[in-house]
Amino acid sequence: MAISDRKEREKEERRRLIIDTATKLFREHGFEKVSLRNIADQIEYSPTMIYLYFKDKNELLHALHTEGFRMLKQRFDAALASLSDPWERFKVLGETYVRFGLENPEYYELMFMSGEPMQTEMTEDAWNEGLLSHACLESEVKNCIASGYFPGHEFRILSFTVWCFVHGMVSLAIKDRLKMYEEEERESLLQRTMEIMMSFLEKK
Amino acid sequence: MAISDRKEREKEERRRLIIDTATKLFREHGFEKVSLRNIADQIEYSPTMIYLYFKDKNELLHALHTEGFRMLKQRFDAALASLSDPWERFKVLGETYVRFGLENPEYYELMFMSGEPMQTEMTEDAWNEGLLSHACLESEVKNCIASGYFPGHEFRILSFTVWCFVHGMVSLAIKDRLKMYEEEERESLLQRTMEIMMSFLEKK
DNA sequence: TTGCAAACTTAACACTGTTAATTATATTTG
DNA sequence: CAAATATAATTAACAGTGTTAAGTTTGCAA
Repeated sequence: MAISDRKEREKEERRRLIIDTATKLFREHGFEKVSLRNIADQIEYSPTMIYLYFKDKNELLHALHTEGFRMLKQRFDAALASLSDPWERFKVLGETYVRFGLENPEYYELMFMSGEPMQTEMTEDAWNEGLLSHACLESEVKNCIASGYFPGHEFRILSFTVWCFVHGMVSLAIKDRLKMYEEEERESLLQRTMEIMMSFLEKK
Repeated sequence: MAISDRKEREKEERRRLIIDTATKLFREHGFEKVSLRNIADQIEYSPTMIYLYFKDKNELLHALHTEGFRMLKQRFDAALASLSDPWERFKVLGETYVRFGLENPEYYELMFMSGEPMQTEMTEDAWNEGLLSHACLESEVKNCIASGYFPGHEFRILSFTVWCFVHGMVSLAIKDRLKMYEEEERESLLQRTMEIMMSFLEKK
């Protein structure tokens, strides 16, 4: 049945069109511009057409959410590809995470701060992309421990500790909570804070 | 002019009525239930009446925001009142912050994660309540340094470092990002992570 | 060619924040 | 006291949101 195959393919294509358009609006005009009607306008379909491809808006947002985690994982892989020293890899992983967050605030918000895409059915592989990035962190921490770093600490708790730290830094920054620091000072604040944190961790 | 005084007073009373009702809906049914029409229904006024007391919804949210910081500061003062040891005070401050966030997720979100109340005119004393809590943290860190803790570190950067950490922990928790950890395990994870962080800081 | 099923649209509902025009209520003035 | 005026609150409306149900068009199969 080549004919139903084609239909399947076309359906998948339109699904991608929706996601890509949403992504585009997302990147260009920020979170709030991603309304079903905006997307529909852009692709010249009726708003309700989207419901034939996504159960509701959350499910669409969840697709963007997944997209974001794919991007993050890609950055991780690219950054770590040429590095072998565990501590070096650990440090670069953290820096990559922070840079991704600061450079893609909309994605970061959707991935780690928004409540909406989380209340979709989180069964099956829906949450897998996220787990992959998390596993990435735990793996690097494990490597560090295997090389003598963080003596006497569990990799799971330690991973979570550094996640809390970098997430806190990124989310405060992108949500404009650094107004008590001078504007020009902020970048160096983030930089130096990162170094401080690393120095605390490095002490054995 | 006692008559215009009374008017002033009544106006202030109605302003408070709006804030209190918003707070109530906020606490009872969460963030999303705070719509101008919901508030208006509750106090049996028309929705547009609110605009006579607040420029727009952001300004109202900002009032709740301020309310939240007042609550937090109060908790800080209550928790620290009987403590004198700098390190003890520092630890309790952190624990109080985390507990406040976990117990008042709606307030915490508004105060530290939401973008809306921040885009009001942040001149004058509008942002003061927030600064007060921040100053509280910096003051305790300063005290620790004065007592020999954190040798060789600036209080500003160190304060920010621990803020990042606790904020990251709270915000990940209340935004349901701990699904990769077993449900029963989560509370002890937060507890132990807090301890780990403190132990890292304590090492001189 | 008719029947059917999939794809899509139109219309509507119940919300949201917000503005302009209008009415009712007080207070001040002639 | 009566008329003019300022204040307070309301109604109606606009433009936007997500979502559902009903209707329409389209293309494939019997």
